[in-house]
Amino acid sequence: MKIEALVRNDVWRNEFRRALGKWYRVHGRHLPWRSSADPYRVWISEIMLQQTTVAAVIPYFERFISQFPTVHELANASENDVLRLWEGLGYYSRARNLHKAAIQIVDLFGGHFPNDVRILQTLPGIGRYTAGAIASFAFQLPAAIVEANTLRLYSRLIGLELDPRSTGGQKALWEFAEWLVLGNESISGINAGDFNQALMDIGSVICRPVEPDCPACPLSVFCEARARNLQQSIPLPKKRIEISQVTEASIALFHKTRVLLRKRSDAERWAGLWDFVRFEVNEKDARQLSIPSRKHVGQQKSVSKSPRRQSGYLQSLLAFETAEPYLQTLPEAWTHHLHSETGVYVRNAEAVTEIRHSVTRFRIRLLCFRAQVIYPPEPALNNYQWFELEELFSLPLSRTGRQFFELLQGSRIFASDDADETGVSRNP
DNA sequence: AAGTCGGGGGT
DNA sequence: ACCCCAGACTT
Repeated sequence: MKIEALVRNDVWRNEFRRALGKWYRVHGRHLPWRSSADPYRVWISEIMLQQTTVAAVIPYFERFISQFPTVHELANASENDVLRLWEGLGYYSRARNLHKAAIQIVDLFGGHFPNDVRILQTLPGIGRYTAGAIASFAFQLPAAIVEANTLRLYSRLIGLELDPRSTGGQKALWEFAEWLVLGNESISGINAGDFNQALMDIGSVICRPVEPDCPACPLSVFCEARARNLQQSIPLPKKRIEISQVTEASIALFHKTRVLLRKRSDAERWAGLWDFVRFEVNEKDARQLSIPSRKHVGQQKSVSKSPRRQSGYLQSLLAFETAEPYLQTLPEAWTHHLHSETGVYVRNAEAVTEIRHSVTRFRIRLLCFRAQVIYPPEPALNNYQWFELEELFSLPLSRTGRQFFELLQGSRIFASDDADETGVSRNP
């Protein structure tokens, strides 16, 4: 049935609602943020869940709520502390917008959440989906939602052959979603919030991207894709993006016991997070250096998957502490960059490790070094700042920054090297 | 309409 | 390798 015909078919809609409500009462998922309709908790969970899997969010949600139980604690927190709790979850602008929105909710709305989708969308980080989610989950208003799960489910239900991410596809999906949720309560037996949750659960558990479990689906008789056996080809896949290889260097500069960090600006990746000196390098310079690779250290292949690749970590630490030839002369281009960027000259550069990681469309080889500052001792160029190493426990770092820091913690070679001009002293 | 922004997990 | 994930925001 075409969507134009569908949105006028009240009989279809009522039967659909009954089937969905019946299924949800038995099969609905139990998730931490579903135990309460507190708009604050709904909001936190929805922001965390943007482009992030349920399993990844759960521990972050628990920690965040216990640290900031209400919007007031969040509004009064520092951005650093908010980002520190967000560290590892990614898309850090979410955390910064969350903090800004908390301040607005306190200042503009007296700490009370607006219960209107239009007003909700004026808050930073809240778009059409999140506004609908808060309105329906927290206030039981008949607001529509379209996100990853429902996008797939609705696309199949209406047999959408347009790209569901295109303007036209989005229009059709939102129109269908609005029609579906409007005035449903007395028929499905569940409120608008549970109604939307039920749709997401079906999308997540049954109407999966590949191999949807149509035989188990309470909505299969309502499904246009199923009727035409198109459930594998609807929705149209996203067009894949091209990956670029990049090589970067990250250098922990020490003066006595302190290390030099910079808070990354709004205009770059990891905005608001702190990082060591870091810059892109060319492949030719990188090839001349000998760097302990965490992947190739040691003989055993056994890398325990959980909880945090212990063997690989310990092995690289061991190799680092016992390695001799890792004292390096940095390429001239690097020392030049270091000086113009921070104002310092360095000595005793040592390769610490190589980290490989992916960020958005980049595949990055990160070469991590440590060096000592010889002149001048305390620069203050370009937003750089000196910290005791221990202070990094409470500063928000990127994932790779945290990994690097943990290696520096474990090695502590510079600890007693303050006035030693002859070279690196290694503690036995 | 297209690009940008993370990081983890699953296959 | 590749795909996916309770999207929002900028250009």
